[in-house]
Amino acid sequence: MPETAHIAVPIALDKEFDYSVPAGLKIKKGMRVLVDFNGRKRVGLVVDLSARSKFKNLKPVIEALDSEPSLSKEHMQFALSLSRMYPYPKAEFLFMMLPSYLRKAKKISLSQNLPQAGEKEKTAPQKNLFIKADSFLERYRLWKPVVEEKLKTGSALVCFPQLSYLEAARQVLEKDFASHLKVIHSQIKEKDFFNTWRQSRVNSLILGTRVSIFHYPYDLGLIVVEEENSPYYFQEEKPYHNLLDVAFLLARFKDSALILSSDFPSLSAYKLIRDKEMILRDNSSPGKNIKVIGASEYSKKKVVSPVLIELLRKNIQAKKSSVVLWNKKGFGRFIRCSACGHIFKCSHCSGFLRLSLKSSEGVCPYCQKKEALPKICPHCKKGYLKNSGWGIERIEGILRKEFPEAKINTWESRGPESKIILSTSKILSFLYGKETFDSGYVLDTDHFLARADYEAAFDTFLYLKKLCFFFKEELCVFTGNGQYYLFKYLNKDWKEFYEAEMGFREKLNLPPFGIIVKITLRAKDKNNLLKQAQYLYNKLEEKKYQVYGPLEEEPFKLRDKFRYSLVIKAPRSFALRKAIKEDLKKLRVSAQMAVSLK
DNA sequence: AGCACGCCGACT
DNA sequence: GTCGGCGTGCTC
Repeated sequence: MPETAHIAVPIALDKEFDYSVPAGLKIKKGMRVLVDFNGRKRVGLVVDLSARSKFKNLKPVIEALDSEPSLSKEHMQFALSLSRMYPYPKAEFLFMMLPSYLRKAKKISLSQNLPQAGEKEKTAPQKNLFIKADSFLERYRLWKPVVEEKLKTGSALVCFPQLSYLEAARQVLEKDFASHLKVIHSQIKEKDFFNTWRQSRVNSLILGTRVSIFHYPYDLGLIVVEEENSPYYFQEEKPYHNLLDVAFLLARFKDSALILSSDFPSLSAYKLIRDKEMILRDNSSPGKNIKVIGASEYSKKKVVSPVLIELLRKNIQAKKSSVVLWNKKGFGRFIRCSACGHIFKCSHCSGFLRLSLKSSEGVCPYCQKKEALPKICPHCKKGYLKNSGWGIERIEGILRKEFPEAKINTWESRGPESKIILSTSKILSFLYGKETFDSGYVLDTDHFLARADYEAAFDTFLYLKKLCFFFKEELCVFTGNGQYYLFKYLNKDWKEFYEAEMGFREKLNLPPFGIIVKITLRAKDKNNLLKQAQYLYNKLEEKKYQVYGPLEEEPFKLRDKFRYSLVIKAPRSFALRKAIKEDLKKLRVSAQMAVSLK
């Protein structure tokens, strides 16, 4: 007769706590219980039961919150594996698998019982598949038969990177799978989420965002990750994780088929394809050529260049539609004194204030705080304040003046009659294939490339290639760096760029070859923070890690706290990952373990 | 992660 | 004097 329950509580502690089980209280593994933890009532999860405990004076379990287990033994093993992969405790992952409704001390009665987790039949491990095709509709056509097949005996889960994308896809899938379809994402209200969760434990087709992977059905037979290359699959909050890591792990746990699907693979996925660990089914088209307009043809200083004006004029005359792409919202980007050139900064962050056209106040892009602005510059006491910098609305204004007769719209206000449409990269969150335009003009390619990290070139490649699908005639990109290696590969077979990128990543031991661990330190006192960052740098170097930094984070100051980061570069090894985790724990820092697959 | 305890500096 | 900052340690 078990008298001790080993209980996980949702705190950042890699530990379970023992509680005594009062006589008569029915408790099973996987049940939620109410316990007194450190003087407060908390929901805990029974991870194990035994006759005795190493500890004396155990507190008793207050009550059982479930009549049957909420989580299975498999969930426990899954959470354990996740906690080994990431520097976060098992308990945190376990609680992620519970709908938030069950993370609270809600008693669940017998009538609300879940369908029990039957042992899933063991099947042969399946080869993972990568489906490469231009549009969602085309890819869906390719993976739909697999979903149909799997629903005969079990469930399928399809993940989407963003809600807008999920909603668009749902409209398509509803026609084919109405009776099986369930939608899971974090915007759903707690009670509705719980109800959907209960109803989707078996024989369901779940469409979900990143969180849905933690709410997989018991009889899962297929995982599809749509738009596999999306950065949204990496959660930049605790517990940091990458959906692709989790999907691979889950597929192995469940012997499920795994399909990654997108227009272009991420580099991690490409490595798996190259290493023959995944099969590539390439149904993509060679794609149209992207026209590169270099510095010799337009002045770098001019955002709206004469070349662009001429191209747009030609399109208007031919009654064709053009999309002008500029990835910065609003009208201006900063506020500057007309006389001395002083730029107004947020008093809590290192960001430039932006002029709010509605309230004529300065707004910080990082903390969103508003600040009243003086009429005259307080520095030189002469100049007036000027709304400067290029946001997409300023470009819109210039084009309106240039083409008063043409119908010019923002992406939101576009219609079939629009001749010039101004858009940020949000055009990409709409399903390609439903709407196309004649020509596109990317004015800020250099801003994408200027990002000071190793992924800038690859991300820019994906951005331009994705954009390309929206245009029937041409996509033109303006750049002052026409010699940059990215442009050499833009119109060649996609694999050539991938191979070039892989070569340089391998040489420098960057992902997907090595792993990168980023540690961000924050404090109000800049000098003290720098000292601490340098101290940590030395400590890590003593432990023979390859460390870089301290580097200033962007923004350097956020909500009154300065931020420095250290980066550890290490070979892709499970043991090393664990060692880093342990060392960081000893040094009392929590880190972000970034980018990995498998 | 919270939260309590305890040691130092600054200030109604 | 004491209020409150945050370093340290503990949770069955």
